[in-house]
Amino acid sequence: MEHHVTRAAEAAAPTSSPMLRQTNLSLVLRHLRDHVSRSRADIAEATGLHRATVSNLVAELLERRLVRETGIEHVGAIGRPRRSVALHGAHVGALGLEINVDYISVHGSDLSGRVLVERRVGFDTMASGPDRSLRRLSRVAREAVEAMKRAGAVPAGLGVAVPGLVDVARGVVTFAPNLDWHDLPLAARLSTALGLSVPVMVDNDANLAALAEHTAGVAAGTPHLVYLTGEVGVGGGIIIDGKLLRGADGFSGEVGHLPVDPGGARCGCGRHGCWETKVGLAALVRMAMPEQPYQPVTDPEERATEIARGLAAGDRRMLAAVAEVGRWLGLGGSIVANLFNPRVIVVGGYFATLAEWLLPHAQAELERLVVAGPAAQCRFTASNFGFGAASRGAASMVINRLIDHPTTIMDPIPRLAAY
Amino acid sequence: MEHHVTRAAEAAAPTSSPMLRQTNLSLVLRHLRDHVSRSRADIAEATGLHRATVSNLVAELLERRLVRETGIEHVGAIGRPRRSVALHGAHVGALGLEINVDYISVHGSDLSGRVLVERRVGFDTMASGPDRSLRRLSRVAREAVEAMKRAGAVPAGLGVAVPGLVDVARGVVTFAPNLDWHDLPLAARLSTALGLSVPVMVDNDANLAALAEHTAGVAAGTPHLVYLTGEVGVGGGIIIDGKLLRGADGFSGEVGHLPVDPGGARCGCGRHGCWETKVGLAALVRMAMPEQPYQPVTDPEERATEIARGLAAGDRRMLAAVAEVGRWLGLGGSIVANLFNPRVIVVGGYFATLAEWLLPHAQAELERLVVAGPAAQCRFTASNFGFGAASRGAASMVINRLIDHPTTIMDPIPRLAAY
DNA sequence: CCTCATTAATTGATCGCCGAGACAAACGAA
DNA sequence: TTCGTTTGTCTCGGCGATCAATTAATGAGG
Repeated sequence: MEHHVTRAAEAAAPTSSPMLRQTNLSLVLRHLRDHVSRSRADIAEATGLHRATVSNLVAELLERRLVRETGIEHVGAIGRPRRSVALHGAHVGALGLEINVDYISVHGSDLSGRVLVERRVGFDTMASGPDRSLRRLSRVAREAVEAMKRAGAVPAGLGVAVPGLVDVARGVVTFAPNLDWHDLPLAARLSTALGLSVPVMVDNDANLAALAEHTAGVAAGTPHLVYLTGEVGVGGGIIIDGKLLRGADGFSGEVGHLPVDPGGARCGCGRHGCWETKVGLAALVRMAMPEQPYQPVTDPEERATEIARGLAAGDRRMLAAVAEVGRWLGLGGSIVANLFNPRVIVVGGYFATLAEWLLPHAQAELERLVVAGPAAQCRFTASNFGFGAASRGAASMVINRLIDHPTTIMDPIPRLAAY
Repeated sequence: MEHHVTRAAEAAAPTSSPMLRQTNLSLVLRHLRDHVSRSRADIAEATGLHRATVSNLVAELLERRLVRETGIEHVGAIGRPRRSVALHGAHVGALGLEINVDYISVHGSDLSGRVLVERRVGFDTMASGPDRSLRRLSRVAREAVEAMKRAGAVPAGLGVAVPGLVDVARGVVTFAPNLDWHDLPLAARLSTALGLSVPVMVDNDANLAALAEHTAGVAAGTPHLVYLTGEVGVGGGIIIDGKLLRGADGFSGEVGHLPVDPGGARCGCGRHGCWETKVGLAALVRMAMPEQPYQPVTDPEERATEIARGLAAGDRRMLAAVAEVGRWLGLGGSIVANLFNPRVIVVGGYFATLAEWLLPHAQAELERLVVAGPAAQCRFTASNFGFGAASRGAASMVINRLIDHPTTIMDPIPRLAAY
């Protein structure tokens, strides 16, 4: 069994004619992803390629069944009516998994974004240990693959989101404290367990959630954004110029333990005044409902909705607690905004659940602390993917790979004779 | 007079054959910049291009006089000896300027990095106002251009470093508090004043200092680095994947006013506990020599060397002050390291002057606070460009543009018949 | 001293891709 | 029905990279 562990992206600067071809195929695919359905002439104008070239490229994409003609547009305009094309690829799928502290989440879609599988199962990862967790994850993945095949789509890749430090190039989870995983070669083991001959890619959950928001979420198309996970811990995913920021060792976006209050309370990590101790779910629960201390096993989503009910009912102590957390959220957000200058900061997890009450305070504090002032337009926005953003982003990662390397992945060309 | 104000980088996705050609020319040039002198065969192997292709590309670069043959290497090895080529371009120059609070700095070099002009003149920018400052800047630039021409190099572009927020795409200084400049169209006005038909590029001083370190400094070749200016204020320049991070509005890297101590002293910006109030030169002077309060007009370099003398002599109060500043430097550095995960943090300005005493404390604090621990290898390093890093980076920016667009800039091909 | 093996660089042939312009197709307007 | 307009296809030429063969320049060995 050959392992298809994806190596580093290695920018693939087009040096030869075939590479140029691939770049242009990608260019057309990307345009179709971002604009749903356009005619060849539209694509030509938008990309700067010649009409003949676009026709040629689209023809190849049609043959590869990555694109389909959606019909003839009778808009009543003068001239020959345009024949629109759109992403097709109903036969190719992308599977995204997320394994987290207390659940495993799956998201499967085809190339055009149609959702084929969506599922979330409870699972106590830490208590199960790496081996049992891997078996469970494999089973969930296998079931999802079967379901996708039944829907007519064969997965072209598998993405996995993990809450921890990931060596993306080798597909190894270096350290995931909340899962108690150390140096686990997740990509290789999952690839073996599934027996699939498709690439397996692993990345940090916040990174992938950011990717999901960038691809299809509230910040779709925004080239500069930061995503913040809001659970017991707080993680960050950063997108710069439309690409994920990974840093020298793949450890970028570690916002949870930013020292925001050196004289503050002791954090679980041993340091003092970490941002998590101010804006983590445990901190909010401690302030908002001190009589009910936070239990690690509790589902964060459940706890968040409980607090939301209290807030809606006008509980003064809860409102004060949320205002306090909101201010700290804004302070941390200002750090991020001053360093990265993103257009939006998308907040997920419990931040999204309580956005209505949290974000006004956070936004005000952010604007007070951003150096560039109103010139740097940065706003907090709540994700509406809820707790499923990471698995969605894992699927997006697969689709991106497909779009960036349409030939390498879809070779050999499906023979039309078979139909 | 046509204004050559450089627009946004616009990634130049190579879509056509000429673009492919340009990409490969750049590829060869970049390799020669990074490896001084290699044979065609070496270049072919390193770039993955075919030997014949490299020969062809090198031939064109020779004709354009961007490259020269350095001679035949008789290394005693078997086989035909290699004929090395290296960057030449002695006839093309790059001019970098920096205008700061109390000086104007110039750095002129040719394509191969040979320094042709290096100069620093005192100038009180704030007191002079924008118009007189521009006239002074133009005169310095004009003199430098003349000096370069005498040395046989015609500037192919002009880069300007400014301590403030810069709209890079339009070449406008949005806001430079320390110069009291607002919305000044620096590129256009300088272009007019000089009457040169070459591009004028403007960027933030910390950005360009970072670029200088990345191109030729202590962090040469490191694709992920952060530069910190150490003066009265503290600025940051960030390089990700070998490229400058500019953010959505060009306001990234604003580290000076990171809120590191919400309960701390009031900063000049009106907020409390900004990083500058902990590690700015004024803060150090206040702690190290309280009987001699910091004067804004004093040359920072002079003050720094004064303190260095005291430290070398073992002044206990100064040592304690530097230790305190070093710890805060490490704390702020950990924020940067946790978010960007750079390989090195290069410190300039007075941080570099006092590196010997500052950095050990900073490094220890950094390592204590970085989440990824030893897995994320990030170390503080002192710049050895001193206070001239930004102008050097401005020149690098011009050279980078030349290397990235060898045809567009050097057209038409210099006729050999003219010699 | 001459030949051979070895590595470097060039030359000519070939293939692949994009771009230009002619051409066919499919409409609305008059 | 004819004309103008827009869309898409087709063919050809140009350009650029690869490939194979050739020339160039050396050291090793008999």
